[in-house]
Amino acid sequence: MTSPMLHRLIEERLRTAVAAQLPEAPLASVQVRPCPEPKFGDYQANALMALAKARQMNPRRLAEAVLKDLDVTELCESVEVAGPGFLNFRLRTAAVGRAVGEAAGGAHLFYARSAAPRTVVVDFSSPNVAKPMHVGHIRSTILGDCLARVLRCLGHRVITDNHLGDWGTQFGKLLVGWKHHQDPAALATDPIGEMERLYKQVNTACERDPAMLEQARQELVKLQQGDAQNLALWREMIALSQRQFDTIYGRLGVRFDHTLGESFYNPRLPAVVQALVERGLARPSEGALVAFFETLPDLKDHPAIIQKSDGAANYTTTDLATLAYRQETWQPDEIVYVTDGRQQLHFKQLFAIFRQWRPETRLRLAHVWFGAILGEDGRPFKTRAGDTIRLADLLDEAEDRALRVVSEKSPDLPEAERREIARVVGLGALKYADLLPNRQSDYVFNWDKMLALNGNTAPYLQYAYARIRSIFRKLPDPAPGAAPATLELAAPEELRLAKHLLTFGLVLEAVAEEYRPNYLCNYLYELAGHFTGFYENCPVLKAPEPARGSRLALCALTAGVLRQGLDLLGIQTLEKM
RNA sequence: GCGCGAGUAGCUCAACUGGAUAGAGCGUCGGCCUCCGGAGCCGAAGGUUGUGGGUUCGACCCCCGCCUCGCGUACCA
Repeated sequence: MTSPMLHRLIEERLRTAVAAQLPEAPLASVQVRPCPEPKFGDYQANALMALAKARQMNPRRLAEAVLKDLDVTELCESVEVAGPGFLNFRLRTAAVGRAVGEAAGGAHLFYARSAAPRTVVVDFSSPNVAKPMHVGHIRSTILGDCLARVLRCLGHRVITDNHLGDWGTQFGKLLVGWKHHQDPAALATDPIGEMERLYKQVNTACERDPAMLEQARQELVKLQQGDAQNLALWREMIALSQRQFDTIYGRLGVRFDHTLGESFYNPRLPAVVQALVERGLARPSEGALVAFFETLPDLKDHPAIIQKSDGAANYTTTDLATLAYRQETWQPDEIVYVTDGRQQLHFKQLFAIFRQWRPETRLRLAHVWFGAILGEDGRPFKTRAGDTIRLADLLDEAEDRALRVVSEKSPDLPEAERREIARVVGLGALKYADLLPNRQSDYVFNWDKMLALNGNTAPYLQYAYARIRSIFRKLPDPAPGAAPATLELAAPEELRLAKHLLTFGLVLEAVAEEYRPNYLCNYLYELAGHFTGFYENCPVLKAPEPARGSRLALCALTAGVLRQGLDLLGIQTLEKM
C-alpha cells in the first residue's frame, strides 16, 4: 500500500469506484488534487460533477453512489460529498506520519518515476556563431535546462540538443570582414567582440555600397560550394564561438547531449525539398517553392517558403530536416522547442508541414514559448546606451551585486567564501527570476527584487535551506539515530508541513506536463512558508522525544525537497550563507 | 486587415483538467528580539479580474462583441 504519493492511492481507488458505477466512463479525468482551502479537506475530486453532467445525472447522487463503493478508511479519516458534488478527502494523521516516515527512511522523496517513460528531445538555447550570447538567450537556456532536468528526474529519457545558428547569409559578410578588416590582436583577446565588430562594419558598408554586398555574396557562394579557405575560416569562427558558449554554459551549469547546428543538416536539405514537392506539399510560387495550408484556417493566409527563389533553403526547411533527423535517430515520443513567442507562426507551419509529410507519426510536438524581458521602462531590456546586454556581463553583475549583499550581511566570512556564496546566490537569483513568472508573460527585470532576501526569490529559498542545515550542525551527536518509521505530527504546523511535502511529486508532474517551472517555484516558496510556521512554533532540538526525532526528520525532509527542487531549477544550495 | 498573446491590489506577479471566500512579495500602517540563523516572523488596509453580453450548479479561465498595448504576418532566423 505504500507509495510516494498518497493522492495517487486515493485516486486509484476512486477510479475503481467510479468504474463500478459508470463502466464506460473515461477514468483519466478522475483526478485527486489538493484542496484550495484546508477547511474543505486535504484532497478533492471534482470530476464526478463533469461526469454527471455529461450523463444528465444528479451530481450529488452520483457522488454518494461512488462513495459507497469507495474504501479509503486506512488513508482518510473522512470522505464527504460537498456543495454541488465535490468529493473531499481528509487524510488520517497516522497515514501522513507513515508516508513521511517512509521518506525519512529513504524510501522516496515524495515523487515517483513515471510508469510510462517517454523519450523527449529538448531543443533550447540555440545561440548564433560569431555573436555574443545576450540577454535574449537566457530564458530559452534556463527554461530548457530546467524542463530537461524535471523530465529526467521523472524517469524520462531526455536528449538535449543545442541547435546552433552556425550557417546562413551572415557568413558572407563575416568572411569579407575577416579577410580584409581583421584586427589580430583584438581577435586574440576578445574573439567574439571582434567578430561582432567585423560583421557590423561590413553590414553597414553593404547598405550603401552595392559592390561590397556583391563581394559578401561571392564569399557566401564560395563557402556554400565548399571553398577550402572559406570553410576553414568558418570552422575557426565556430570553434571560437563554441569556447564562449562552453564558458557560459559552464557558469550556468547547463549541458547538452548534442550540439548539432544548422549546418549539420545542409546535406539533407535537397531531399527534404524534393520529398515535399513530390508529395504535393509544396509548389512553385513567385519563383520560390512554397507550402500552402488551404485546409487550415489558422495558416490559410500564411504560406511557408521552403526554398527561396535563389535556390537556397531557409529555416523552415532546415527545421524540417532537423525534425526528420531527430525522429529517425532517436525515435522520440516528444520534441520540445523552447523559443520566444515571436516564433509561434513558424512552429505552427513547421508542425503542420511535418504532420502532412509524415502523417503516420505519433510524435508529440510542443512549442514552449516565452515572453520578453523588459527594462524598468517597459521597453525591451537594454543597456543605458541602448545596446544589447551580453549574457557574460549579466552573470558578472549578478555575482557582483550578490557579493555586495553578502559582504554587507556577513563581513566576517573570508573573501573566498563570500565569493563562492555570491556566485551561487547571484546566479540562483538570476535563474529564479526567469523561472518564477508564467513563461508566457513578459516580465520586468529588477536586480533588487531578484536578490532580495524576502519574498519569492532564490536567496530566500537558499536561506531557508541554510537555516535548516544549521540546525543539524548544532546536534550534539553528529550522526543521529534512524528517523522514526512513523512520525508524530501532533502540532498543526507539523501536520501542515508534512502534508505539503506529500504534494511535491504532483507539482513536478504538472511542471513536466505543462512545461511550466513556475509551479515548482511557487511550491518551494510555499514549502519555505510552511517550514517557517513550523520552525517558529515547534522547537526542534529542545523538544522531548518522540517529538524531537519527528521534527528532525521533518527538517531533514524539508531541506531535502528544497535542495532537490532548487536543483531541478538549476539552482545550487549552500550550507552557510 | 488578419493571426497570436497580454490586460488581475498603488507597483511587480500568481491562481494546478471550469470548482468552493482571486493569492503572494514590494510599498503603506501596526505589532514581535531572555527563544534552534532578525538575511526573520505576525497582523491590517488594499479588487466590479480592461469592458459589454452569453454558456454553466459554478467563469480570471470557455463562447461572441468592443477598448488598449505588444508581437507576428512569402524569400532573416
